[in-house]
Amino acid sequence: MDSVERQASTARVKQVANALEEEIVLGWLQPRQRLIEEDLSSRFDVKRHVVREAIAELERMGLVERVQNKGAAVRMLSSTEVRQIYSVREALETLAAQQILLPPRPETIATLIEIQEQHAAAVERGDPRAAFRENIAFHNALFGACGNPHLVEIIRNLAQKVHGVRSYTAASPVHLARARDDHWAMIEALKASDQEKLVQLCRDHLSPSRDTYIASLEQRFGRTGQHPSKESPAQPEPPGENRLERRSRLAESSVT
Amino acid sequence: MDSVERQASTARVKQVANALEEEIVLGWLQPRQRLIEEDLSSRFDVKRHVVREAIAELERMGLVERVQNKGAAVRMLSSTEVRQIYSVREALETLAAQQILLPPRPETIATLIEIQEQHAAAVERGDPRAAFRENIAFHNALFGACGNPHLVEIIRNLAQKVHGVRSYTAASPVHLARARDDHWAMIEALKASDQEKLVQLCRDHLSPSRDTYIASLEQRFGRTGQHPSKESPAQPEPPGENRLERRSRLAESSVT
DNA sequence: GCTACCATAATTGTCAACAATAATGTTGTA
DNA sequence: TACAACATTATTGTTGACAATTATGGTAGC
Repeated sequence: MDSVERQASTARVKQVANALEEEIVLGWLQPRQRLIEEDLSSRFDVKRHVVREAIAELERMGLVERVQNKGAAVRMLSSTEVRQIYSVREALETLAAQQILLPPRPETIATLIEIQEQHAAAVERGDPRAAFRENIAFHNALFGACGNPHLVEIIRNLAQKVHGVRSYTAASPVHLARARDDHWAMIEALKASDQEKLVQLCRDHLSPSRDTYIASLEQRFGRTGQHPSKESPAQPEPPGENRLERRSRLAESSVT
Repeated sequence: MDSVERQASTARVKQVANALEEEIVLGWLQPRQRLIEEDLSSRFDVKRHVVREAIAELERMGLVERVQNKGAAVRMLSSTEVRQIYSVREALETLAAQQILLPPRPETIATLIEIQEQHAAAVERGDPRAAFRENIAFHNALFGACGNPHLVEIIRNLAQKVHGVRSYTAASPVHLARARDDHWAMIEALKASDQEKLVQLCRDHLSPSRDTYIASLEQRFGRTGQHPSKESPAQPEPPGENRLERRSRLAESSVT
């Protein structure tokens, strides 16, 4: 594709950032996994400084953590952090839902239905990647109806922060189906101008992914509120498979 | 100062970003004014790529705008944008104030009083720079008492977005005095465990700077909701002094 | 066999020179 | 004088090489 090469670097930075975000959400990049600049730059066929910027972007979004001279790794959220973030999300999304003026403009409904058909199709054919994208589009369009783009932006940013969490639900057919049903129900509430119902739906829509993550987290590391990625002295290390491991470059290039 | 030179660049990036933020807030850098990388790198005595990162940071914070190959300029907010942002701020700060568990821990009060004494001193001696810093510290400490650091972070980010707006009030003795009084009143409300009063104070605390800015903006550009920096075809350009002007390097180096 | 130390490799951070782009000035022509 | 094409300059964007830092593996001394 020639079109990729002739793009402004700022666009390529976003592309790389989005690609990495997707990989994190889909669980291809596990929490604690390192992001090595050189590897990524060859994988995406961009210069290293583009990767650097993309990683900086992800850091700002709260998806990765970096330390001086040690590089970046997919961020691991403690269960308390997840709880805190979700509680703010609940407040903000509830707020936005309350501010949506009912009845909505017909175009709003039309757009939502269109997006949701894409989403449902993605769920149907088991395409979590597309489902993820359409899911974002749906929420943008839905909350966009509240009329305050800055509120929508904040909601989006907060959702991004817990994208790492989604890897536990983003690929699960059960959760995807539930999300799909929720979305249709929201559209119905909009059609019926039932604000109370809409607000309630938005609120309840959040819980499943939060609970699944917290449950799996506490099952693995105990009910501690401690951030498991911090090297707290008296804390036993989590199972080895998940540790921040130095990648072996030799292991890959053993063919040559 | 040798200590400045021996710092990690990530720290220097933050220093430069903070310095620029202050200059924007204090109105030394006016909206639409360009930020030229080379100039800044010599002014702050850092390499250009440090300045670049700092500008990128400011862009993420929403304080400057950049366009491909044309550089960055202090961002100009339209009155509708200001209104929207403040409406979200009001919702969030109200929310945080509601979530503060009363009575507060004694250390919280002590910290707030300590900060506020610094703030009052700064206001007294007419030091808007220090007042700005202490003001931020006060709000961090106050909302920090709500127990949800992520909510606090969002509130801080939103406040940063309208920092450019503050240049209209940050240097005004009247506004600074009012802010000081508000802060003391909030501390009193905390001491008295009067949540309702506290919430109300937080709500009312926001209006003055918003109203001042909107008033001055509408006086200059009319009551349009249009973003004045966008080159909308049928829109007359604002007064020349404020235009995005190419800086004349010769004008400065005429001595050599 | 274990620990402390050193040598080496892997990775990130820094830099200055160069390329690309957009704004400005200048000249030639009608 | 007005305008268009061109040349010049100011500014940002890109690159590859090098420096600094951290992790790893191995070796000697105990």
